[in-house]
Amino acid sequence: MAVERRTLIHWFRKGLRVHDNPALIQIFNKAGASPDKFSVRPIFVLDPGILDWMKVGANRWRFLQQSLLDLDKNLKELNSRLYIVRGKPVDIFPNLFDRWNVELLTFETDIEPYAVKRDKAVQDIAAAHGVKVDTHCSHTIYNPEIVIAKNFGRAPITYQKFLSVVEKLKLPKVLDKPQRLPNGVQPIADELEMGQSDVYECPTLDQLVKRPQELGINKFPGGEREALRRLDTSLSDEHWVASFEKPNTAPNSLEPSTTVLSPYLKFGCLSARLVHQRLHEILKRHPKHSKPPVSLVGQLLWREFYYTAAAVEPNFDRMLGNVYCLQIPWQERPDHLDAWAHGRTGYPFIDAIMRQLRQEGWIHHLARHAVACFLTRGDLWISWEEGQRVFEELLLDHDWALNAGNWMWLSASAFFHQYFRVYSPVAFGKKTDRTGAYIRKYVPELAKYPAGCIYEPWKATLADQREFGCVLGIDYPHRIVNHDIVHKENIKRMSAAYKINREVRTGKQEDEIDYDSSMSLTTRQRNASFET
DNA sequence: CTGTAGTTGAGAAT
DNA sequence: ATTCTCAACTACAG
Repeated sequence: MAVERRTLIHWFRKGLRVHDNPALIQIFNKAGASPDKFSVRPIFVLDPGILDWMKVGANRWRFLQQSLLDLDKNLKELNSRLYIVRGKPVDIFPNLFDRWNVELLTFETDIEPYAVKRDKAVQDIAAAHGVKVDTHCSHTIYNPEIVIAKNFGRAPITYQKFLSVVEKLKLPKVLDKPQRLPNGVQPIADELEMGQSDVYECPTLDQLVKRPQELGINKFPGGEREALRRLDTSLSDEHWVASFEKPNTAPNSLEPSTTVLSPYLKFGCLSARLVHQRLHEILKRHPKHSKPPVSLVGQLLWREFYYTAAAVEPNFDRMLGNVYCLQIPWQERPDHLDAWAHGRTGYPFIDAIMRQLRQEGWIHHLARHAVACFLTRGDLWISWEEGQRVFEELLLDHDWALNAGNWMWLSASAFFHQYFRVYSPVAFGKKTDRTGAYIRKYVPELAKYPAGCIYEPWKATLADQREFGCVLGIDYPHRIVNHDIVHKENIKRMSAAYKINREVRTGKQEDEIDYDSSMSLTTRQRNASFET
């Protein structure tokens, strides 16, 4: 009787692709070289418990479900398949290691604090079971650890500094997909006996989506296939690629003015390293091309910038105890927060963006700027953490490091400090959509308002409102704040908060600091408890 | 210490 | 389309 094969596991988490996947290639190569000795098992661990508590909206679950289905298909073309293992990683791995006779586990590293903790626990379990573990950094172009080491142990906190560090680093080699396995899928004895051949199937949509009524249109389907198709389409116009400058793209065009590769990069359906290589090839042919931070390469490097900063701060998604983050006395306004989150602020441009987000799961980067500024330092004076939570639920491309980093940026809590530059919820959108077509699409109750007042419906007389079929206070809300007034007050509040933070940082005596002009007592006390 | 730059402000003046 | 003013931030280079 033949000796039972030993199993090599690749654990997919992010990185839901077969191209440029070093941890996957490792086990394929090892098994391909000795097919009689090894079985390959690519797994994805699905914890049914997280469906109840994780802040993931229906559109995001659908994207994941489609990505898993596509990954299974791509693995089948390589004579393998995807095994979905249901349970918590710390519960299922001891079992798998024993039953599958596992020799090696590989996975892609992840800097998110919960992932770091989870991976450490699994590595300990593997060690206890005599299973070797190999990890690879392939979610980002540069390894955050190396960038930090080259910057003398600290993450760069300006983009220019970050650029100067990574420009000296070697680029990783981009890998093709693995060779087909010679033997195909190997059943394991105990599964055949137990008749459980279907327990590892991909989840169906209704297994993941608990509230299907929240599903919007499926404008950006998940999966590696779609990601690579979208990449090809985006790069097909080389002049567009070479001259791309983010600030010159419209936040409110009816079709995206940018690539929308972000959801695919987030899940790793698309390799950032591959995108970078493809861009580089194109730019070589176009000597006069745009450059970071505004170019397409620059966009990839922003992602790297935030990943690097987040990698060394477990509190990156919070104000308190976060080394990068300014302490600002935000206020709680659940009614305003709810109006913002559901597109009912009474500012048509803001509401259109928030409704597009809820329906489609993606909005332009500058649209994110407009609504983030509005929620925080611009108008509502609500904590960026609240906005972060809403984006986490709704954005297909939600990525822990990028979301937190950008919220800190927009709220002038970190990385960006020119808090007196405030986006106008009226003027900003007009620059790229004078007629308000975008508002008409996403806030249809205002569709009959003329261009002259669609950004400011409160300027229409009651008679006009009736004529346009949308009366404020009945068919569409009154604006919840007056931007012209509150944004000036908020600049003063920011100025006071910066002053306090400066004094705390430079070690001014506690009793000399005039907290009351800026910071509430509760915020001060919470800060104090963190500093000790 | 000083000067300057900083992915993407608004509004007015030229 | 570019340039200035508004009021004034931080990080970094020199």
